[in-house]
Amino acid sequence: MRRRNTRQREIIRQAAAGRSDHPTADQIYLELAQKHPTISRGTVYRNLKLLAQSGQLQQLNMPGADRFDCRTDRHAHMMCVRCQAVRDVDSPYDTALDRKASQETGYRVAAHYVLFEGVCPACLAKDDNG
Amino acid sequence: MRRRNTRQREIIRQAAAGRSDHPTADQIYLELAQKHPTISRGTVYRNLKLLAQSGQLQQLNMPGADRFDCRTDRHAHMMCVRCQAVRDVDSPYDTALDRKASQETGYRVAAHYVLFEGVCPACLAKDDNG
DNA sequence: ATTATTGCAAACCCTTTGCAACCTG
DNA sequence: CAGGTTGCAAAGGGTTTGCAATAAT
Repeated sequence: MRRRNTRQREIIRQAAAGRSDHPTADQIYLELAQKHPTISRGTVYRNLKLLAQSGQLQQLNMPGADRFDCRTDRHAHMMCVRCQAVRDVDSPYDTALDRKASQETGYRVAAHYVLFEGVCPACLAKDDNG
Repeated sequence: MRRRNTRQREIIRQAAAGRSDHPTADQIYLELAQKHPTISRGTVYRNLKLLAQSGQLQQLNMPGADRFDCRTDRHAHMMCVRCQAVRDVDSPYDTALDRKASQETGYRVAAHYVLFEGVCPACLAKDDNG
């Protein structure tokens, strides 16, 4: 099936590429719905998934909802357990871990994902004020 | 709110404690439903969450559905992308990672989670036969 | 023309929740 | 016998999907 370059797909690609705050599919939909009132949720979900499958985005499984990351290199993430903000963490990807896990388990390991959980500076600040 | 020891809670606790295959809440429900036809999904979901909150189980966010782990120490996990089987991986928990991530981001880091993805031996074997 | 893609709404899966009846301490 | 807990069913949030209409090649 050769893919077509639809207006919607391009709009969605740009919206995702333009955000480094790891939005959910719904957040991207809501952003787009303002300028493009006829775009549908289904189209946004479908295209984000396609873009992730074709390697133009990274889809991250996270508590609550999947996030989309304009960075496609392997890196860790940090989620705030209070406000759900997600940011990148630049701890280097350790391929040795994959090899060790493969030896230990017999699985053919494709990759591993590291998710930190904590409280972001903004939410920490609210503690002081509240 | 002081907790009560109900028959259902004890049954659910035992079922979860007796499985090291990281079942979902629904899988535990289905197992229990055979011997205890009147137990309800809501009760199973409620109690698994309570048991996790009280530290008797670990609740793991994974693609598809949350898993429950009778081991409560920090350790990594491996999921088969074909059959969704989950097993433990004994790569040691690296607290230095948390410290580094905290320094880099300013978050107060609580923990991190490592999930490996790959193909399990059983599914690899199917490749040979198919 | 051909057929991938859209918009819409319904359906799906996992999980939570409101409530009356029911237990536990 | 107070109030935490259950079973039930409905609702919730995130996501997928069937289908007729539409638009890209």
